[in-house]
Amino acid sequence: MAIFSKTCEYAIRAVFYIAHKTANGGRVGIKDIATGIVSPELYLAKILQDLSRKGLISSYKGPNGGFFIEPTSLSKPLSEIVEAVDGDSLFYGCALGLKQCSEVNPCPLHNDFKAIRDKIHLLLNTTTVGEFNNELMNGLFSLKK
Amino acid sequence: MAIFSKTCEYAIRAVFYIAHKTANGGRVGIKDIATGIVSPELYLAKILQDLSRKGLISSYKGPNGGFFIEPTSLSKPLSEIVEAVDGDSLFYGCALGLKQCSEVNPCPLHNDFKAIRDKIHLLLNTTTVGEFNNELMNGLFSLKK
DNA sequence: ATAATAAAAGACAAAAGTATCTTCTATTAT
DNA sequence: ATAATAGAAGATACTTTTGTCTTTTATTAT
Repeated sequence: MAIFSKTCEYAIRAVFYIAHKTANGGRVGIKDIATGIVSPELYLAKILQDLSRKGLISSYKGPNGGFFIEPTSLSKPLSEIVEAVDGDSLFYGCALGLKQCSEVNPCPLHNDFKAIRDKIHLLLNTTTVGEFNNELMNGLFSLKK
Repeated sequence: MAIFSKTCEYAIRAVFYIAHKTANGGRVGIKDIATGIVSPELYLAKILQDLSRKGLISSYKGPNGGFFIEPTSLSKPLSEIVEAVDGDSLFYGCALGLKQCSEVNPCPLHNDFKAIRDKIHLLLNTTTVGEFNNELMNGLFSLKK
């Protein structure tokens, strides 16, 4: 099992792609994004529509339309993308899937995994959508399979 | 998304259950285990058969048969259970699902997630199958939903 | 207005994960 | 030997995730 669902992997990669492509204005079409991150175009379209509906990215219809990210949205934390797609069980759920697991009724792994979850949460809370734009433009980071 | 698959959650909980029930000898039947951890009996049976085939737990047929864990196996790390069921992508895979992601061709999250993965790996490597037996026998930890 | 471009939406399909059912085989107390 | 108990195994079914197809709607350059 991976940390994120495939849907979430596509979502994060697409958001990074859109961010660095439209940081200086303009829009980027779905075909461009799908090629840029190597993902199934029509499936990705659904994911981006969902993120757009939730206000995490923006879109513009018509000729020269496409997706983009508002400059102010570049500072949003990645945790919002993850939570929108995969929910918050990665941040708050019990590792052993126990609904009743808590401080007063812990599973054996409760304390150790709480520490891990907190680290993941902190990392995604402090990583922003636009923070890798320079490296992505310079080709220092990869978004392709 | 949870950290482990449902199959893996059942596996870990069952192994903990078997461990503390058979630490002083004896065997525990599938019905007992399924009730004890609240899981679908027939599905759990398949999971335990698989773990048994892989030598992570032991079983004994016939009347008074059932599953048990060799005393020497109580010190095995939990990572072996996880790896047997969910594979090793939690320990080594790229957070964004990129096959080519590596030190020389990193995804934007590569370094930060490597640290997280290492923490998870270390935790599961240093947590043993039998390490919660006392607390489980005293009811200090829960394995039920 | 029209044509071109692009997103939105709903239906559908394939694959993987989760769960169940039935039958068979092995073991052992009696 | 037989009955009881328990694991092994194969087939089947349900659910969720992942992916595709087709049609519709919105926008704007011309």
